[in-house]
Formats: sequence, structure tokens, C-alpha cells
Amino acid sequence: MQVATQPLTNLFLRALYYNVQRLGLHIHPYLQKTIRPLSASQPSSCSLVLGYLQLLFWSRVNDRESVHPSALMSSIKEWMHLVFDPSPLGLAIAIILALSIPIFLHTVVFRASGLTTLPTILLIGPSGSGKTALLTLFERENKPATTHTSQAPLTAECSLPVDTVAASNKYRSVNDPTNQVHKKFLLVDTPGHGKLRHHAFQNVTNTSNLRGVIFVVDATTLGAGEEGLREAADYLHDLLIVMQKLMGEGKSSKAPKELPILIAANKMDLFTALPAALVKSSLEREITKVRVSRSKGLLDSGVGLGDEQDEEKDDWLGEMGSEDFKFSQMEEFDISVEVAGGNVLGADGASTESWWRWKIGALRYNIHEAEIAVGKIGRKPRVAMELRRLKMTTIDVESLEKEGEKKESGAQAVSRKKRKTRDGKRGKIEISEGKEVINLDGSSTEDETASETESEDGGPARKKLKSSTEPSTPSQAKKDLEKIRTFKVLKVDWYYDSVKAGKILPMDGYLVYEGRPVQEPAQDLISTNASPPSRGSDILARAVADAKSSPSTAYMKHGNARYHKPTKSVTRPTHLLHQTTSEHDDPEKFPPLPDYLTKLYSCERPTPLHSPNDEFINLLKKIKTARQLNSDAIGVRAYSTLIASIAAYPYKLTSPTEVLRLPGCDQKTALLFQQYQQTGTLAEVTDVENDARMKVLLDFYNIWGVGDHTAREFYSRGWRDRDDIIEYGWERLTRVQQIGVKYYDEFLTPIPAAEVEDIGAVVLKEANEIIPGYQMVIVGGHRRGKPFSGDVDIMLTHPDPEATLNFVPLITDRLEELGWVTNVLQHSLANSARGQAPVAYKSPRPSGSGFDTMDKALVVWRDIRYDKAKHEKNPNIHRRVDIIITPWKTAGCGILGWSGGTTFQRDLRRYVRKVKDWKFDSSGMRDRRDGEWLDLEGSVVGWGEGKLREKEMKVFEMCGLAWREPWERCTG
DNA sequence: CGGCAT
DNA sequence: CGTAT
DNA sequence: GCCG
Repeated sequence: MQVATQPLTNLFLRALYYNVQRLGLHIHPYLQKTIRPLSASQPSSCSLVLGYLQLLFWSRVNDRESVHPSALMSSIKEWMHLVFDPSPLGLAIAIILALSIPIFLHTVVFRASGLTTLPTILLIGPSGSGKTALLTLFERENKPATTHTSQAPLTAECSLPVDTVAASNKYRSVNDPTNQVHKKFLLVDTPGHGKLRHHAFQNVTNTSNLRGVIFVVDATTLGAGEEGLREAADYLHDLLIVMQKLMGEGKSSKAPKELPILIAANKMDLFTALPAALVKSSLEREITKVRVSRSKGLLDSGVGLGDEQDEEKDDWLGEMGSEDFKFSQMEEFDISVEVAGGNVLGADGASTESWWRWKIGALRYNIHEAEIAVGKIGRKPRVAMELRRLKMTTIDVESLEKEGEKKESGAQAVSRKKRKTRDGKRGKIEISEGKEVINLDGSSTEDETASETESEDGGPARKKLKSSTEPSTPSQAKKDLEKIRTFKVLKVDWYYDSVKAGKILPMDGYLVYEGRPVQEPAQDLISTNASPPSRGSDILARAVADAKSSPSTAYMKHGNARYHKPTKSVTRPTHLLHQTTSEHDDPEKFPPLPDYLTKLYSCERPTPLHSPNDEFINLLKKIKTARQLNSDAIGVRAYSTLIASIAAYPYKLTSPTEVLRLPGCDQKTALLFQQYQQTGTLAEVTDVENDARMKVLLDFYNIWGVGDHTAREFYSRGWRDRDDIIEYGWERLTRVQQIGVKYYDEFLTPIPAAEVEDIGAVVLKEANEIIPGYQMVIVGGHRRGKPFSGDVDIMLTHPDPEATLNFVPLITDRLEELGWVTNVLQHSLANSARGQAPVAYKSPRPSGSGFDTMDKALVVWRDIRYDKAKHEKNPNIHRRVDIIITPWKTAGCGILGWSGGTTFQRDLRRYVRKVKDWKFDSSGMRDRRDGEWLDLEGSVVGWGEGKLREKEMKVFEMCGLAWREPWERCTG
């Protein structure tokens, strides 16, 4: 073999590739991206093989299985040499390997499914751009034919050399097994003439297994104002519309998952040609024009005959409401646009190289056509998770069988909840002397991997999955299944052992998971024979859930994200309010609207803890939460406002028109009320509650330390319950999130008012042990009169400003030492940013005067008192406690800022901004014009009993607000 | 159509 | 981006 | 989603 000039890597790759080939395998190229930096110069096969190599390397380093195919051993040795050889190349490779190892733990090798149709690429473009020449080039690899104007679509079966570089003979060796490897595909040329364009468009919509479109333009005719530019843009616009529509249909079986388009700027060799970047921008500019005139219907007749004319009118290319068209707007429809220059007739091979590369990308295998995946995954839930991440929806064959059996025998499905006992986790949360230590280092990874390999689900135990569930139970469902191809996940060992045996071994012992790919429009099929979410780790249920609730892809197709609203009401309410003049709807008959309810800001009106309309309000709160989880912050704002408004209404609502009178409520709110009145519930709430995704998001969102963003992030990783988080993501959680997960249930347990007061008393006592003279107010929900609280908010203040300075660490340390506080989640310096002292928030503060005060600590609390005779360990549950320290001079502001409901707080801030041009927060009030601190409560002197309440009242007064008792600030 | 608490 | 009200 |  010719070794001298070849890097060892290459040799090894080819050896490996040969083995892969012998087994009829293809490497899954979604790995390609990660490897590109290494193999950019040899795009195709080598990078694929490299992807596999990383797996070998990984298992070598982690040497857990001692199985190594002897056929590969020598190569591996060579490879290892290279890696440990301090050559720059070896080093670079080693680094890349190390970085990408986790990615390769999953699916790696795929066998191509028996596709009935070859992957197809369409060639489209105006006449004279050189399409046919390009076709011929690709077909023959080298010599473009001379031009002729094509009349009908021309199809050529082409072979893509797996290694493009091979064409230029750079790395080719005589014995190279990759020489013979070609991937076949169809290249369809379409006529360029305007009158024949419908052929091209029909091809886009009708071609099965369409992988991409190449739009060829003549770069010499694209100068500004030239007719060629206009024509090309025109054509491209219509083409993109067709593609957009196709992709927009989304779920239809025909639409590909993604549809890349290459704009091949031809004839770049001529000096009159526009550079590729310019081609792109001028096409974008021209398409913007086309788009505008199309939407006005002006150019309707200009384009072509027939089909597109009638339906075209209401179509808009790209992002709705966008001023300028950009190719990037097509991403939303999974259409990636790439512009690359080249030259069909060029002598040098590089002239069309970028086109080649694009084509290989478009033709790469994707998991959806795979039949077998091999990976280092031993357990089914993990497989399910990885598949979710790859958006590969399958139905577990095992669970389908169970369904079938159930139907026949009426036997119960043995719901053996297959969650692994979470022993692996114990290493992470250690309990020592009643004080929990969250172990943050990665030391437990080892166990996890180990427990993964030895898990009960993996290995031969799985053997009886399908083949051995013998014909004695000839369920029809099962028989149907046999006919449909399934997607199998096997342990890598199958590959190793196969190579060793020199033949493809039966998969029985290696099968980790077998599933039936879900054909997209098969939803009804699923929902009829499946009971969605009952079984926790049931892949079937998850597949169903996923199929049903994929709002992200479904809605996002149209318009921009801002208008993405999950308003998929099943029972669609009438869109206009019926104005039947029954006595209930007669505005005259409504109870008089209290004058405070004409007020726009919720801080201007009393809002009691309970309202006659609590039931309706609770439904609205659920919609609000749904808005939050769907990243619609503005929707949250809107619902907060209207909830606060309704909560302040002292009468039971009787009609939708009555709702319209309330501030923050409008048509939409009235309709919601109407629906509530008629059905006793709200369709959107029902939808949300039945939505598996929303359930999961809510569960995550309820973890302390996890907000809506992170909840969605967890979901997108494929996690579906807290166990998934613990199993797959524990090391990546922040410390407080780990605590949040650990005490999930305890933190959600309501705290009775008496316990709240008890905790307050303990904190006050200990504060006074440090510095006597402290005063304490329990703020938060408890102060508003809630019989149960979610957490405890203790505000401490002291007449002496020196006492409150830097007090938070003192008190938390003491409480921690005494054992009341088990964890400090967060020490906050929020107030210190502006300081205890009056200081302009705009101008940089003068240094030196006590700005290092920590004003609050968020801690985990547990009562240390328990009956030691009865219990060995402390049985009390963990509580969330906030300890807030405020200097005396702003204590009124502090208490006010910590006592109102969220909406009350917002509206208070909005109010002082609008009415006074002030800026309020719990550390005080400032003037927005000059940033000066305003002393609102200085007129209250002394520090005796009742002074704090007086100070708070003073703040209301100075703001021009009527006093509201804390229990009148329950805005929700 | 911009703004929406700090 | 999380927390607090 | 409502207000100015």
C-alpha cells in the first residue's frame, strides 16, 4: 500500500470504512458537522468514518468492554500512536476527539433503509444559466457538455463519489476500497424558459425524497437594474413560495424534513460576474421588490401561465410583516439558502467544489431513513430520550404488543414501572449530621456509567422481545407490525462481534430498543389504541404525547414568534359578543361599579384575598402560567392585569358585558367569561391541562431555581420528568437547582400561618441575640392574610443604621450554625448597589460609605425541634425562608415593597412613574429626573410600637395613594 | 403601534 | 436568567 | 392583551 505520502489517519479510516462497508453499513452523518473542522478538505466518507472512529476511541479509553475486533486492532494501534505522538495533527485530533466524545455516545452507525426512490436534487434556473451543463458535469464528473435549450425535464441518475477529493486524485491510493463506493441519486433538470416553469414547480411538489434544489443563475447578468436580475429574482421568488408552501404543509407525508436550496452563481470565471456575496444581497433586494409588487397583485400576469396564478395572491414569502426579504427568513420553514459561486466550464476542479460540498450535505443520510442505530446505550429510557432529541418519533414495539395482548385476553397490562432505582444518585447528595451537602464534583460520573452498563434492561435479557414471543398469541396488531419496518437500536457490541465473526450476527442479544417509526399523519391511529400518559416511562405514551403536542414546530411555521399563541380551542367560541338584551345583560341592572374600579393601577384599589369570582380567576391564572411556559411574557402581563382587576370586583359576575367594564378587560376577557359561564371551564385551560408537554414544563418550572426558560431547555434535551433531570443532567444543574430538585415536594408543601409566625419568632430572637433592638415584620403572602404560604418572608430592621449594615451574613451564619438553616441559596447585595445611604442611582456613587450591605438571604429552613425519643432523624420538612434586612430610614418602603402581590408591586411602580416620575423599589424611592433619593418617611420619628406601620402609611401618602391594608393588596 | 416594574 | 414582591 |  502506498503509505509514504498518506497520513496514517487516512489509512486507518479506509481500513475502518472497509469493514463498515462489508457489513453493509453506513455511518450516520449527522455527526458530520462536529467533525468538519478536521476533515473539511475531505468532506465525504472520511468524515463519516471519523464519526465512527470517535466511538472506538472512546470505548478504548474508557476500556470497559474488552472486546475489540481483531480486524481493527492493528489500525487502532496505529491510530493510538498517532494520537499520542506529539505531532500537531495528532494533538489536534486528540483534542477534537475529547471534545466531541459525549456526542458520540449515541447513535452512530446506520444501515440505509431500502429506499424505494433515490434521493433527488432538482436543478432549476432561468434559461441560459447553465443548468444542463451543470447536470452533465455532475453526471460525468468532469466534462460539461455544450449547451442546448432543454424542452422537457431531464433526469439523470448520478453517482456521487463518496470522496469528492478522490476526483482530483489527491489522496487516492490504488488499493483504496473507497474507490468503488458511490452513492446514487437523481438529478432532475428542469426547463428554464418562463413558459415551462410550472414543470419545475410541479417537480418540487411532486418529487418524493426530494433532498434539495439547486437554483442556477448566470452571475454575469445580475448587475443592478439588469433584466437578468429581475428575471432571476422573479423566478426565485416563485420557487421559494412553492417550497415554503410545501414545507408549510409540514406534517404532510410528502414534505421533507428540511429542504436546502443552493443558489449556484455560475460563470464566475468571467470578470463581469458578481461575487457570490453580492449575488446574494442583490437577489434579496430584488426579491423584496418582487414580494411587494406580488402582494399588490400588480405583477400577477407577468410570470407564467396557469396554476400559480389563482392561489398565489395571499401568499407572502418569508417573514410576515418584515420590511426586507432576507434568505435567512426561510429558515423558519426549514429551508436553508446557500449562495455559492462556481463555474461549470472552469478548468480547475476547485471552481465547483463548493457546489459539490453542498450537494453532499443535501444527500447525507438522516436518522429518519435509518433502520438500525448502534450506540453505547444500554437502557431503553435513554434510547427514548435520544430519539426524542433527534425528533425521531417511534412507537415502542413492545408496548404495542402489550396493547394487542390486552385487547385479546383482557388481561391487565403488567405495569411494571421500569424506573431504575436511583442508587446512582445517592452518591451525589450526601447527608452528614443532618446537614445536606450537595456534591458538585463530577466524581459520580463513573458510577453512573457503570450502572448504565450493568442495567437490567440491556443485554441478553431483552432477547425475548419479539422473536420469542412465539406465535401462540397471534394478535392481529402484532401481525400487522411484522410487516412494517422497524427502527432498532443495538448495542455497539453487535458491530464489534459481527466484525470479529466476519458476518452479520443475529441482533437478538443486542437489541436495546425496537420501535415503529411514526408516519406523520398517523395520529388518530395512535390515539385510538393508546392511553396517553399513565405509565411514567412508557415510550408509547411519550411518543403519543410528542406527536400531539408539538406546538413549537406546528405554529411557528407561520408568522414570527411574537404571534405564536397556542389558541387552539376545541370548542371555538363565537367571536363577537352576543348582545342579547336579557335582564342580565342590561348594563342598568349591574351593581354600581365602585369608583376604585375605574382606577387603572391595582395599587389604587383594595383587592381582597378572596373574591366571589375566584373560580374564574383560578382558570385565568392557569392561562397565565401557560403563557409563561410558552415564553409569552406580554401575555403574562396582560393576564396579570385582568386578573387583578377581576379580583378587585366585589360582586359575582353575571354577564360578559359586565366584565367589559373592568379595567384591563376587553372583548377577549368577556369571551372567556362567557365561555366560563356556559361551560364552567375554559377550553384553553382544558387543552393545556391535557397537554403532556405543558405538564412536563410545569413540573420543571416548579423546581426552585428553574424558570420558564430553563424548563423549556430541559424539555428540549428530551427530559420528561425530574428523574430524567437527575439521571442525565444532574451534573449540569446549578447548585440551587439541585437543592430545588431535592426538596421539590417539600418546597411545594404549603406552610400554615402558625408555622410562619413561629419561624419569624425564631429569626427575631436570634437576631436580637446578635444585636439587641431588632424589630421584625413578617411580610409576603402571610402579611396579606394567607392561611398558608409558599415561603416565609421575614423582614428585620433596626433603628441603628450601623446594626443593619452587613447584618445578613451574621444572621444566616448563626442560624446555619444552630441548624435552623440547612442551605443558603443566595446572599443578595441588591440594595447595596445603591447603598443604604441616599445616593443617586444614575451617577456613580461616592465610595466609602457602607455600600456592602447584603440586604437579603434566601435560605432553606428546617425546624430543629423534634421528639428525639420518637425519631432518629429530624422529621421536619424543609421550608423556603427569605430573610430581608432593611435600614430603618427606608423600612416603610421595604415593608411596602415586600407586602403586595406581584401585580400590586408592578402597578405601584408604574403609578409612581407616571404620576410622580419617581422610581420605586423596596430600598426606597428616587426621582427619575435627577436620580436623587427621596426621603418619604423621614417625618415619622421614633421607633416604638406601630412606627413601622406608620412609616409604610407615610409612603402611601407621599405617593398620593390611599392607604391599603396588606390584605387589600392581593392582586395575585 | 409602543409600552408593559424593579 | 434566576430570585423576590 | 390592553392602554394611551
